[in-house]
This record gives sequence, structure tokens and C-alpha cells, in this order.
Amino acid sequence: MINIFLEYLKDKFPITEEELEMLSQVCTVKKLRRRQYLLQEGDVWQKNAFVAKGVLRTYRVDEKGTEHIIQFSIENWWAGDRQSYHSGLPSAFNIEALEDAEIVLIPKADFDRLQIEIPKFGEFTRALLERSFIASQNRIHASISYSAEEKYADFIKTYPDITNRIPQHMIASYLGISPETLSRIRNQIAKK
Amino acid sequence: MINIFLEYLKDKFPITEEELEMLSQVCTVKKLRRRQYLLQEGDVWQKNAFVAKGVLRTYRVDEKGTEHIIQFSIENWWAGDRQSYHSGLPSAFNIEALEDAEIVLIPKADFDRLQIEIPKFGEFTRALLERSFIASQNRIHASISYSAEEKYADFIKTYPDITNRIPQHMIASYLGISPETLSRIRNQIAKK
DNA sequence: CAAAACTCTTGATATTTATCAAGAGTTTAA
DNA sequence: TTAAACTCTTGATAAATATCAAGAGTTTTG
Repeated sequence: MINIFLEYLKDKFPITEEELEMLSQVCTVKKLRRRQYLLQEGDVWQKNAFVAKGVLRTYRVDEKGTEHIIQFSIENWWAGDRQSYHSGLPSAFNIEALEDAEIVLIPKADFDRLQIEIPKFGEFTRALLERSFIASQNRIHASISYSAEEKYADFIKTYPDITNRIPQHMIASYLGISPETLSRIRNQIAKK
Repeated sequence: MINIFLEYLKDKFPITEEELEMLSQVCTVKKLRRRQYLLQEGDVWQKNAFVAKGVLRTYRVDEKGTEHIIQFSIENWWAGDRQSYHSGLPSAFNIEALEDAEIVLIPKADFDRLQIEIPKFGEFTRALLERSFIASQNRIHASISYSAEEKYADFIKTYPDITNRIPQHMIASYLGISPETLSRIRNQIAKK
């Protein structure tokens, strides 16, 4: 599984064999069965997690007990809680495997150090962060601008690879609409 | 105005006089009258903008002509369009002054170079990006989880300094609710 | 300073979306 | 392999929110 991660890195930016070795030495692999948790609310998140296989969801539970999905993560994506990572405070999130998954983990201390020791790696993670931010800005735009139907259309267009791997009611949760409403929207679309 | 920016930097991370000089040499100041634009849809954004004075709003216009406010920026905040900045493509955003404003501008080429030449500056802008991302995650959470009333309560709690400086209907636009609904929400809150 | 533009409110009504409830089909797991 | 859990759909109804329209203050600007 670590090889998948190393291939990913090689594909993303120029990196020497020696640097790959430095990175692989700090990696560990965590296997998750469906419905197992990578992070649970209240725990502090102090690592970086690369999804080599499987699907994860990151969600919060509100006072009424309703779950709200903040993010899905599939192969070649990252997962985690940046807020807890940087603040050292307990996380408000849960990260759960929706399929059996294999995750490459790098402890915070090693990750932060290697970003300096391997400048290209530091640049890469920064570019990743830039893109994550842009994606979240786009999601905000969709969220304040679109109707429920438009939000769903935008989702399946933006994340076609995720759409078919997760239950429909979780897409509804991600979009902030009720599962019944999403079901009816799909019904309407099908009729056209 | 450049001094305000330099004071801001000194306050945020350790920086030498020489480094401050390097930065100040690439800064220019742009004065904006109320309702003037810093960026207009279709233009390419290739700079960094620090708000020394005033309030800006960043918004998009949808097909129906409705404006949706993506962000407000007040003193000591940054404004811009990261998507256009990194892609070199025309921006979909407009950035407009809501009060007379003074903006410190740094061209992309200089900014990117100085991040490397002044490592602490690079670290600082990265931390800034991390915090922006976390803030946008929180906004997404509010957007998919809260009722209109809760969104408004969250906004005035999170951004008390902005609340009183901008028209109410623009807060509604930022939250993705209609101005009439916000007016009624405030009316209800006042009755309690 | 007077007209125009902007801002907020309020009422009436329409539309969108949520909630509650039940049932059918699937998948999961003891 | 069968009961339990999960998933999706559909109907009835309720609640939240948007839209349209008008009017009263306020601010801006020529």
C-alpha cells in the first residue's frame, strides 16, 4: 500500500529515490473495515492520512443528533481534521470508512519536518492546500447560490467517481438537503 | 498606508528591517472610492491585495443576475481570487469597495519570489492559507447544518466587526438567504 | 437642497424543502 | 439462511423560505 502512495508522489512532482525513501520510512499503513473509524469526535488529530484504497466520510453530529457530511475521500485523496491538527484541540469530526479501506499515515512531526527537508514536497502540499481551498470556495458558492436540484447536478458533475460508491442519503447529507428531497429530485430528473 | 502593512507583518512573525525593506519595495497602494472595483469579472487576477483601510466584498453574479457574496474583507485581511491567480484564467468574481478603501498590492511574481527569499514570510502565508481553509470548512458546515436564523446568529458571532459596517441585505446574500427573510429573523430576535 | 438611489420593513402569497410515516427491496451479519 | 439493518421511494402534511409589491426612512449625489 505504501507503494501506491510513493507512485502518487512520483506522479505529482519530481522526487529522488532517496527522498522517497525518507518518506516511506515514516509511513505506516492502517487497514479499516467498513464502518470502522479513522478519527472519532473528541480525539486529537495529529497525523496526515492518504487514502490508498476505499472511501471515507468526514462528518459532524449536531445537537439534535443529525449527521452532516463535511467531506468524502476516495483513492489518492487526503483525509483529516486540519483544525485539530493545528490547534491540538479535540476534533469535532468523525472519519469513517464506507468501504474496507487502506490508509497511509504519516505522523505530524515527521510530515512537518519532511516538508522542510524535501522542499518540493513542501511546495506540493501547499499546492494541494491551495486547491482544497479553491474547491471549498466553489462548494460555498454552490451552497449559497443553487437550489437543491442544482446542488445535486453540480455534485454529480464535480464528483462522478464518488456518486456511485456511496449511499444516496449521504450525498443528501453532504449537500445539506433531506434524503427524501434528493429522492424526489432524482425521480424528476429521470422523467425528463 | 504601506506602513500599516509593514506593522501588520511585524506583528505576525519575526522579520528583519532588511526583509521589511524588500517587501515594501514591491508594494504599491491603490485607493478605491466607495463602489469602485478592485477586480471585475473577466479580468485575470495576478496580485495579492492587503486591505489597509475600508471594506470590500467579493461576489459572483449568476445567470439570473443575482449577486452572491463569497467574502467580505476588512482591515488586515486579504482579498483576491485564488483560482484566477493560480490558473491564469479570467475571474468569475467581482471585488468592490463598500467604503472608501486603501489596498496594498504586491504583484504575483514578487510575492511568489519573496516567499522563498524570506522563509518566515512563506511560512506565514501558508499559515494564513491554512486558517482560511479552516474558516471555509466552518462556513460549509454552517451552510449545510443551520437554519437561516442559526446562520445569522453564527455570522454576527463570528464576524461582529463586519456586521455593523455593511448593509443587511449583503449579509443575507453572504448567507444565501433572501433579504426579507433576514429582516424577519431580526425582527423576531428583537422581540425576545 | 431636492431628486434619485438605496435600505429596510411588512403583508400576502407561492414555492421549496422538511418531516413523519409506511412499505418494498436489498444487503448484512449472526 | 433468515432476521435485522439499511436504503430508497412515495404520499400526506407542515414548516421554512422566497417572491412580489408597496411604502417609509435614509443616504447619496448632482
